[in-house]
Amino acid sequence: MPELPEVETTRRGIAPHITGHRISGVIVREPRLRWPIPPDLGQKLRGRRIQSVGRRGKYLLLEADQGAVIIHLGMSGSLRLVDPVEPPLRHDHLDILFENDRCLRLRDPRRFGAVLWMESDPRGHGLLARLGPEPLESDFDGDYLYGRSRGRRTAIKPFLMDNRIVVGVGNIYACESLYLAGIHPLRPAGRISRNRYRRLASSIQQTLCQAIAAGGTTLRDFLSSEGRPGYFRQQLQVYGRAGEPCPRCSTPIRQVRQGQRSTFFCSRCQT
DNA sequence: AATCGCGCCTGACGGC
DNA sequence: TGCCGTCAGGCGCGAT
Repeated sequence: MPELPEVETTRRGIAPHITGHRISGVIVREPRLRWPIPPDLGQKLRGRRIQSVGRRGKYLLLEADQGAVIIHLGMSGSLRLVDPVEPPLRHDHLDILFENDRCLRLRDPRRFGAVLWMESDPRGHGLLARLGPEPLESDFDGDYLYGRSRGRRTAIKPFLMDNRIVVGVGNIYACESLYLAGIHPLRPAGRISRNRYRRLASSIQQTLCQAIAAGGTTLRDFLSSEGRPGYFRQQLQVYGRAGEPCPRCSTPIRQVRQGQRSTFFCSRCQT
């Protein structure tokens, strides 16, 4: 499921192939994503040149001259570069065709993703405007988390997954970072010391960097733009490992429900 | 303001 | 074999 490392892997995979190239057409096979794909997307895009491929949190930004395509991969989305003659498969909802005879193809079985068009700076879009800092940028650190968490009674794990606090940390990387930092996922966010937040911020950065280096995590769906899976799954310490021994102390990994999601942790190492 | 729970959607999987 | 219930979950949104 695409979190920040998977989106970044995708960004790096597609950028060299489409940057500087002109869009020749758009094929929408299924517009019903989280929000409908804009019916006039083809008119808006035809003839425009992609100037850069950016990322804000889990949003990919295909920045053209005057405007940008905003893409979210949701739970099951992936983007691939294909030959336009390659026949589309089930769930291949959108093709963006380029004059260099490449085709950027969006596949999204669960259709939780989104494709939007923004006429001006995409970072001003309502969905992006109130996002928290990038975890790998310098304005994110333990002191920032400490400040934002004062007075908050919510548990640290949903706090970390709140994209107004920090972007890009989904269920997998929240579990892994908390394990690495030795913090119990159910602990109230407002009852964690500054020093522990410093360790947590480092753990988040370390986890995300290692996952990016491995090309992301593939559980079921995720494939890179070249069609390869991510290899970080083998490095997961707790996620998806309920009942297995903790890598550090051998206590069986526990699984609990937090909100609507599964949380994995070691009840001995995380306090 | 903070917090909680819902619903969107398909595929995999287990039980009968 | 086939059917049905459950789970996976990012995230905006409405209710409290």
